[in-house]
Amino acid sequence: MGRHPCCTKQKLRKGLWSPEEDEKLYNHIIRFGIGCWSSVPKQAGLERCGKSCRLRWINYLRPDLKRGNFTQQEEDLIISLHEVLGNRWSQIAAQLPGRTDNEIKNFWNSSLKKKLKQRGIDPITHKPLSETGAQEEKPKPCVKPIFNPFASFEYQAAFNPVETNANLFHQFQQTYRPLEQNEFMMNFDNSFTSRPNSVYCDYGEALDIPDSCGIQESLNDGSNWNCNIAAQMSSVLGNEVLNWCSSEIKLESPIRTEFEAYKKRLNPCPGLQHVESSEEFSSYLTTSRSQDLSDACFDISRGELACELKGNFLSS
DNA sequence: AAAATTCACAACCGCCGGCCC
DNA sequence: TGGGCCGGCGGTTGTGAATTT
Repeated sequence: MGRHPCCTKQKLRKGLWSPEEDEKLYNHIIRFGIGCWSSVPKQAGLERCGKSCRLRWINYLRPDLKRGNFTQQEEDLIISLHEVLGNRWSQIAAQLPGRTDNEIKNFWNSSLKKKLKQRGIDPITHKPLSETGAQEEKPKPCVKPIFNPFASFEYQAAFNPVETNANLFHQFQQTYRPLEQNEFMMNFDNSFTSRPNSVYCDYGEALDIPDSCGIQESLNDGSNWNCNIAAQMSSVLGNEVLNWCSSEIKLESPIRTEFEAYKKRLNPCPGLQHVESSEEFSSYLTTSRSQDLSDACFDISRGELACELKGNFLSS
């Protein structure tokens, strides 16, 4: 097994990414999609190794990332999944759309581990510390009541995916909610119409995003690139809120069936696709730690991007 | 107010398995 | 079949912000 040539090269940049680098990488991926990561730096004009580019895209620039704090539901889900899967962060991340394995790993190491210890639970075995023989940390006095994630799982000998996915289902209910009055949907001809009433649209049924666009290939968390691309688009295009569907969101079958039924109930218009609020992407742009990816950073113009999307995603 | 410490998280490192030639 | 390349993954480190002393 040879080492990555990129790792042995000396002149490549390391450390935090600058806004300029982000811009280059972002624009490159948006324009050309993801092909061979090792060739991305050269093509995008970056002095980084392909691996670094891949990581930056997956963990930070990807438009379908959910930003902000973990919700209580996500927290519970991570703890439950960790009990079953251990440190298999990528598999855990696959159950949390919009979250990366790195993000979950960091959250676990910096926060959840501590929380569990304070509750007298061994974060490795998920058993009471008294049982495992480990030193139990004295719980600090807390002002806020502590939510016990195990309350609903204690009775289960093993992890129950149906039960856990109920949380996810709730999230999807939120995602697949009917559009609000001031929201817009995108028509097949790329025009926009506001929503007079709660009609669902579902591009996911009509559009089969081809693998050849290359973008989905690198996503290891099962989430769909097109899921929030519209949110990202709307950020670029203005304030129009586009809702897109991720028709391939991976759900365990029991919940998927329920989800499909739910979708059907809400979707009398199967040729059109649900739209997601742009809030998440907007907030991620503004809460970026190492940089502020304002819309102005990126040179994809409104018309250009619409064209890109038409070309890349509408062709099959 | 400044220094020290803690925390959160972005990024890197190195191993592994799959694929291709 | 074996070597080289690549992407995926989990562990670890580095860095800047926040908090404490």
